Amino acid sequence: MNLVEELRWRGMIHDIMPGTEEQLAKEMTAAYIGYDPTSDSLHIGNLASIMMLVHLQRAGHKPFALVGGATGMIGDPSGKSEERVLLDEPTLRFNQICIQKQLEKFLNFNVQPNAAEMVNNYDWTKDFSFLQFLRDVGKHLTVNYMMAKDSVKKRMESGTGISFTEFSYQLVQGYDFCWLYEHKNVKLQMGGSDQWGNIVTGTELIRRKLGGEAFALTCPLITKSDGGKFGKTEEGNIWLDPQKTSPYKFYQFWINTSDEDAADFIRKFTLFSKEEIELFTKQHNEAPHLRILQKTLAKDITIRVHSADDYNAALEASEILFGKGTTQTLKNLSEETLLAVFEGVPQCEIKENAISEGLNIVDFLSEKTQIFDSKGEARRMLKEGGVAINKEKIAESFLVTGACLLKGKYILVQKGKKNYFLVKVES
RNA sequence: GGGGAGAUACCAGAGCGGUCAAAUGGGGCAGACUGUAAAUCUGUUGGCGCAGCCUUCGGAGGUUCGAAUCCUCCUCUCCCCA
Repeated sequence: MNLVEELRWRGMIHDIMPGTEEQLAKEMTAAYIGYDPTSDSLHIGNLASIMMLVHLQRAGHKPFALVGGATGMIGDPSGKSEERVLLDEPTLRFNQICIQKQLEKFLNFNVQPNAAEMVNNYDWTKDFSFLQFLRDVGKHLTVNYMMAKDSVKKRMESGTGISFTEFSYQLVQGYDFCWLYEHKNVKLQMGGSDQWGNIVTGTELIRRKLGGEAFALTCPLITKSDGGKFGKTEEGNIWLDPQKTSPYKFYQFWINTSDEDAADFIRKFTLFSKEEIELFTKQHNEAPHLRILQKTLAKDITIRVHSADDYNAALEASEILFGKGTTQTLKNLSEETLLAVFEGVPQCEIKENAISEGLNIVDFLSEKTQIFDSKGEARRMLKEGGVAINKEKIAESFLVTGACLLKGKYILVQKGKKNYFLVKVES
């Protein structure tokens, strides 16, 4: 199966420039995707495009991961309704290093002849003078052309307008493609569908400036069946950085996807073959309560993004928290397991003397541990039966005492069905 | 430059002198049902010492026993004419 066919059945093609498939069939083709260092970690929204590079390499082509040290300094107007605040340079450089490290995990940099390469557009942009840029790059495209781009048009129509800086973004990105075409023989740029306009500016620039032919391929924006934004939870993005999103939370995110989404995500985010996925889907439909799709999906991604150990820990924690575990099994856990299992669970601390005489549950949940923002909220949820201590539902009259402690110093608080907190009691 | 409309809780959007902590819808959260799913139903959605009190309706003043509601000024947004 060739790359385009592969991506197509996975639902990962949104737009493809005519001739792209022929180019890929003709020879080993180098392609790139860019990542701007707008944050110190990639999030799962970036995962789809990373997978495109992975598929590319598996199909025998050569992937380039570009870190946007330069473009990140400008700000991409695509999909943004308002001008963005510029990040300062130390932050950008720091983010750039973090993102680079994360990208390295997914690609093979040693296989010949199509080893992956990492490039940074800052390298070929930093010494490019403004005047030179205007003469060498700006001259090839009309402002009319640039203004016709959706990303620009939208901002021109909105009240907020667009700065010259962000307006120029497509030129900088377009030039990247041009540079890579010229120096690295990169003939294809891929990315999310929101990047189509920028990518086409690149192919256009290559055509006019170098007389060359280059191609574009984008994948659709990942969506959820219920219309919600993919990859966001109440607490924010799901990050690839385990410091920002613990492997446990990461695993939980995938486990919680709906049936409909799981069938879609497993195609896009794992490397299972068509036959395997069809089998999983069949098994899932026969016994939906086993949630084979979610489990397979969560396992595969967690292992690939984090590690097998992280997966096992997340799985164990999940089984204790969501399985048939009772207060008794909790009490029987060794302190070591307890801590290991709850590593990814939010934790807070409380002084032992606060509970020695019995502490009102409302104060415990709000003032002392901040598990709830206010006492009113804590009371409300207690009334609704949404709070459990050590897996036992409790009422508003409950008193927190030494008898609640696991291993003499831990209390497991459950807010609603899925949110756990580990409270450490310090003497 | 002239004329008009508006700014209300997370969002949308009622309220137009007391009965307004503010209708309704969406979203969020929780409960039931389940499969840690979806759909559905129910409850809840400013704070607190919670049958009471405190702080909220763009900002600052004022009228009034009493204002989200009336007046003045300010800030911002939108629309129409030039």
